[in-house]
Amino acid sequence: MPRSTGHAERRRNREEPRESRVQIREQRHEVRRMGSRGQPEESRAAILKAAAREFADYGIAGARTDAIAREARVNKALIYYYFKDKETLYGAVLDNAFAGLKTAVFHVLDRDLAPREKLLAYVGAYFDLVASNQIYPRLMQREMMRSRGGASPHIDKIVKSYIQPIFERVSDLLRQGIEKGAFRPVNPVHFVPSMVAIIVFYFSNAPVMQKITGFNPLTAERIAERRAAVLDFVSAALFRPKHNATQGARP
Amino acid sequence: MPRSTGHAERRRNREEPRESRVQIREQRHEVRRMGSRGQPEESRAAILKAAAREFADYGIAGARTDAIAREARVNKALIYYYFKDKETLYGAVLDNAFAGLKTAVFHVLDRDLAPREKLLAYVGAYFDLVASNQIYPRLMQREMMRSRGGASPHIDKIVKSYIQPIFERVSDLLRQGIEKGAFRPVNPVHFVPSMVAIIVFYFSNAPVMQKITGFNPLTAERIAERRAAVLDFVSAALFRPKHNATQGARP
DNA sequence: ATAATCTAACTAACTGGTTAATTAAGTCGA
DNA sequence: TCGACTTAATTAACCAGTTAGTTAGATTAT
Repeated sequence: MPRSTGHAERRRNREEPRESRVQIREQRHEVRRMGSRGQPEESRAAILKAAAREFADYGIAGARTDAIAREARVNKALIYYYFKDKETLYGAVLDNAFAGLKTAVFHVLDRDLAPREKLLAYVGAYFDLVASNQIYPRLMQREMMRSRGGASPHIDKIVKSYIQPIFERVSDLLRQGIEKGAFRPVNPVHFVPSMVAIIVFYFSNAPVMQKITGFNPLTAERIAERRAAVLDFVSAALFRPKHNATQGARP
Repeated sequence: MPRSTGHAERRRNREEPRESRVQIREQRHEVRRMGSRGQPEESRAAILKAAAREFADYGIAGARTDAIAREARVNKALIYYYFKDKETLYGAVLDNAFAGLKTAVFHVLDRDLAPREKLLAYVGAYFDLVASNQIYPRLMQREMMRSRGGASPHIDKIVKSYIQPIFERVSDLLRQGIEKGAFRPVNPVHFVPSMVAIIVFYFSNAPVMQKITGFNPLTAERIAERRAAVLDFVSAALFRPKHNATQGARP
């Protein structure tokens, strides 16, 4: 195929009058083009969703903008129409994910509950969010690692806007529980990340777990089992025996 | 120094003007040339070490072979002299890291100890290896994530040679402890990865912890503190109260 | 109402910088 | 001489980002 001259050659054709027939008639009911006037919000959201998957799977360096465009069923240039560049798109994806986490977690932290119940609700909510949105843990883990060596322009904002506030609220909760004698005297600086680790690790390593154990760790049953195991682990590690020992939450 | 993931950002490489006039005259009789007869093992090891750092910091897609060569003080062609390609080099790095883990961990698992003591020794050894070789957790985490979508040609071998055997030995240990009444009745499939998660997460997320807490989490004191916290967490979550409650290891 | 015009949304095709990988020609020490 | 390298140039592919141009609905002028 001979290359078309493309855009390098400037055409001075000023908008040919175009012989307007009665094309308005009978134009309806086309095949759902995503194209022109295809709802901007839909396209933007499709790009974000596809980008989240791609970044989670391959990291920012490994992600391919072509692949994102293909999966979003959108022209690659549209990505750059909505987002300045790959890095900005990545930032938007991260923001989305962490904002969702903060919302979900704060919702339970704002409830009026006793320390034990609130802590279990927190862990449960965190777990459920991650379980129902399994790209999140990989995305988050990747970003955490990327911040090493100051390679991430997003981490400061993410820590300040999302992670830090969550950390502080959960630390307060731990301190309250300790003060009331419901919790063992743990150091929040170590205990909070340990909880996160247990919640997140299972999902970001699911493929390896699959290979080790031989069964799919992401079926509904296995996830429910994991949820119980996480709550049990945390309960056992944190809760004081107290009078009525309801250790370990229900299965 | 943040590195551009793409090509749009220009690299400001300093490339000496180089004045190639009198080049043969006044040949270098100076700075540590790794050059000729520089011991092959040394060069190979230097490449592996530099590569481990680079892969841990940037992932396989983000790693640059030029950077690896520069850090190893070796010409880039030498990398391809020893290793077939980038992927093979990455595989060798992973193999190295996981082999070290297996050796360290098996050393304590082979000792003749009671379940509690052996479990604490296992966790301690794992922690110590990771603490003294902090690129490991990032390298490992990265590889785990990469296996998603079958993107890794190494994961099968790694699981079979290293992870699986470790997992089985630790699972056995847990079952023994449970049977003897020393441990609570936990499911190894969930408990083993939870322990790994707690050990590993702190290091792969150290930069974020730094930003949250404000202090450096990688000083000797902080690491010792973390070690105690991990042992305490695991002890509390696993050990049965028993007669003499030596809960939670020494601070 | 109809045509002219505007504009956001979108696309096909291209550019150009980057980078993994190769090669050829040499150096250097044992 | 041989094996263990070095240097420098080069190739081929890749891929982020750009550009000119198109489309369809909305707005405005007539």
